Amino acid sequence: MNKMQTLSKNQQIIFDLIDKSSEPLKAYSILFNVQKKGIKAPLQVYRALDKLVELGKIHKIESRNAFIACQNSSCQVSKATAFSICEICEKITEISSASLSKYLRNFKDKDGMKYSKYNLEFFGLCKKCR
Amino acid sequence: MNKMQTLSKNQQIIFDLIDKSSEPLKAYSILFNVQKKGIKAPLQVYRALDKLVELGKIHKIESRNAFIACQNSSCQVSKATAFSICEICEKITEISSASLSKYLRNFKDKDGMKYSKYNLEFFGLCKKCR
DNA sequence: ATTTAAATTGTTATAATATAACACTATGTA
DNA sequence: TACATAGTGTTATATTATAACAATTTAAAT
Ligand SMILES: [Zn+2]
Ligand SMILES: [Zn+2]
Ligand SMILES: [Zn+2]
Ligand SMILES: [Zn+2]
Repeated sequence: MNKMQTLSKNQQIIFDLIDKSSEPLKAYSILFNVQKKGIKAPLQVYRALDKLVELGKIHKIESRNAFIACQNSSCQVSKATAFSICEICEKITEISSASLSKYLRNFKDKDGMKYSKYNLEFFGLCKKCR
Repeated sequence: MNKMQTLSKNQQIIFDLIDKSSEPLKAYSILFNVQKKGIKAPLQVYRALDKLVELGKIHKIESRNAFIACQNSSCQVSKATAFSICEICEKITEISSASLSKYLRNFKDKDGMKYSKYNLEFFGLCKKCR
C-alpha cells in the first residue's frame, strides 16, 4: 500500500543528519555539516529539504526557518503538523494528539471551507524553563 | 483599560499601507511603497513591523513572510492567530472562530504544558479556486 | 538491450529576507 | 531640568532561498 520510498544519496545524507539531531536544524547549518560528504552548494541542500518535506520525513518549523524529523508516521505525508516551541530554550517538539488532529481536520470556517492541510505552532515555556 | 496606543510616524505610515492593502505585503514591497514618504532603509521597515506585530495591529503570515492587518480586535495583542490560505490564488484571510480559539486556548499537551500563544495556518482552496 | 522520460545532481550567480552596530533625535516623566 | 525610553537614520552585512543551465543517474517501456 505505501510504496517504500528510497531516498537519493543527498536526501539520505541530509535526512540522517536531521534525524539524529536533538534540535531543529537550519539550512545553512546543514550545509556546513554535510560539506565533508561532498554537498557543497545551498541548492543541493534546499532541493533535498524540499523533497523530504514533500515526503513527510521532515517538517519545516516556519517561525524558525528550521527543519525537524517527523516524530510520528510522516504525518499523513506532511499535511497536518503541530509543534510546541519553548520561547526560552527553543526546545521544539512535534505534538501528537488524536483529539487535536481530529478537531483541526474537521474544522470548517464560516464559509464552510474545509482545509486539506494545516500547520500549528504553539509557544510557551517548557517544563525546564518554567 | 486599554491604554490608547499612538503609533509613531513610521509605524503609522506602514500600518496604513498594510491596512488598506487587499493582500498581505512583504517587507521589501512595503519598503518600495514607502520610499516616497522618506522611509529609505529595510531596517526602518522591519522595526515598524516588529512593533506593529507586538501591538497586535498586524500579523506575520509565517509561511509566506508577509504581513496582514489584524481583522479582529488585535487578537488579544497577537497571542492567538489563525489564517486561511488559498494555495492557488494566495488569498489569505484571518479566521475568527470562537470555538477554534477556545479549543486552542485550552489545549494541553501530554506533559500538561499549556501555551501562551499560538499561530495556525490552514491551507486549501478558496471558493473561487475550487 | 535500447530508447525514452523523469528525477537527481553539480555549479555559478543572484534574489529575497533580515539583523548588527552606531550616532542621533524625539517623547514622556520625575 | 534631567533622566530614561522609544524612535529614527544610515551603512554595512548576515541569513535564507531561488534562477538558470548542463550533465548524470534511475526507472520504465519498447
Ligand atoms: Zn510529523
Ligand atoms: Zn525551555
Ligand atoms: Zn488578528
Ligand atoms: Zn483561491
